[in-house]
Amino acid sequence: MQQLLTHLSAYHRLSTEAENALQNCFTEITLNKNEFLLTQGNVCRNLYFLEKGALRGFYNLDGKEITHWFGFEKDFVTSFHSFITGEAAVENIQLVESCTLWAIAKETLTELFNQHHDIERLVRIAYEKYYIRLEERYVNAQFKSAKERYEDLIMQTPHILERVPLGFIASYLGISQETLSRIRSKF
Amino acid sequence: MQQLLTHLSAYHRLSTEAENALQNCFTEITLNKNEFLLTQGNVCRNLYFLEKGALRGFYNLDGKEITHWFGFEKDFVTSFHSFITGEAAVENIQLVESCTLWAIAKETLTELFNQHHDIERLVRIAYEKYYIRLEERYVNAQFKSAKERYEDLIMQTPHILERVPLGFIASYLGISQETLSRIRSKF
DNA sequence: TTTGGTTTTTGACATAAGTCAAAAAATAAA
DNA sequence: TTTATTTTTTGACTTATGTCAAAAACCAAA
Repeated sequence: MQQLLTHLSAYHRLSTEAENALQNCFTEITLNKNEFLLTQGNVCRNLYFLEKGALRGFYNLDGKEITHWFGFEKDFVTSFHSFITGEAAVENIQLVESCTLWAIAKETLTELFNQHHDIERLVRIAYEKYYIRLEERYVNAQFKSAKERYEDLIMQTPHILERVPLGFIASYLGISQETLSRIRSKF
Repeated sequence: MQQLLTHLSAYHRLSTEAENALQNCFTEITLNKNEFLLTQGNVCRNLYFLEKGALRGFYNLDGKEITHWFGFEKDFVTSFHSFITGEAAVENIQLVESCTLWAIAKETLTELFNQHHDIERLVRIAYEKYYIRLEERYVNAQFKSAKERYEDLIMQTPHILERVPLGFIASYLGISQETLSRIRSKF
């Protein structure tokens, strides 16, 4: 819990009242490797803070699993589209390692927004951060070669290689596992 | 101005006081085709609402212009990375058609957030919408073929073809102009 | 250890998309 | 109109990446 509060304060410093209110609204969850936090077709009603562990978001296309994001320590995770719109998720969230998470329901968060302007501010600022992070990922995906995307990845998150199977990483980079293997052999 | 207020109310219904405060904070700007709203190396200190016209964001890479987004009527436009972080922009924003815009400075917006919780809520909700829109673009960029990306584009924004040169569209789709031409000939 | 299963790499070939150059078509200017 | 300029298309060839199949390496028990 303390890690969560510390991390939140990096986005925006909360009042003591807001911080206390927040504490009571998060529920601790622990799940084991390979378990699912969300499966496609269900509405994702929670936002999660990932305290420890690793997980991935993936969807099924032509019988293949497309991993399109990873979550690690200190990340907020959810199926954003489903969480925001209330529609059924097209993606699955599966644990790559056993995880400790803190969950908050969407209605609870909405209630907190109504009571504490500064919590809504914190989330607004968090969205800004996540937006520009995604924007960068988008530009990389669209305009860089497979090799460059791999190099960027290991620069930014070198630990990923020890924690995630290469097949997931290849999918995340938008390339086949064989191509990733060939890139690595020349690296 | 009325169009702006109407559009904003689609995100979140504001109180009369908040709406009045907002009105005084936007400045109208008109610019002609090919003029620049922002050039690389400068900090983008404004958020713009595009009332009429079309524009593009592009950056230079290996002597080529990479168009990575377009703005049309009712879009909020800025160099998000620069606007949010306060760092110099790596991108340029250039008009593809003559435009009518409404501008608000970042400090003014921050001041509005402090005075009106519901304006910050509106922006938080706008970020959510823009986030999931970008997420979809990301998945398309990474995991769909050039042909599929083109088909998706003309489904979603068919008017784009009459308003934007094909060279810009090819760049936006992450393909060469020749490849786009060939896709179109078989369409 | 040995066994069985999963993950990763390698090889041969297929396909999508890029590049460069030139032609054709569309637009703007005189 | 005619001419000049820009935009779009076409052709020939190259390169990056994908696919399928098999081999090799790695891991997790028994």
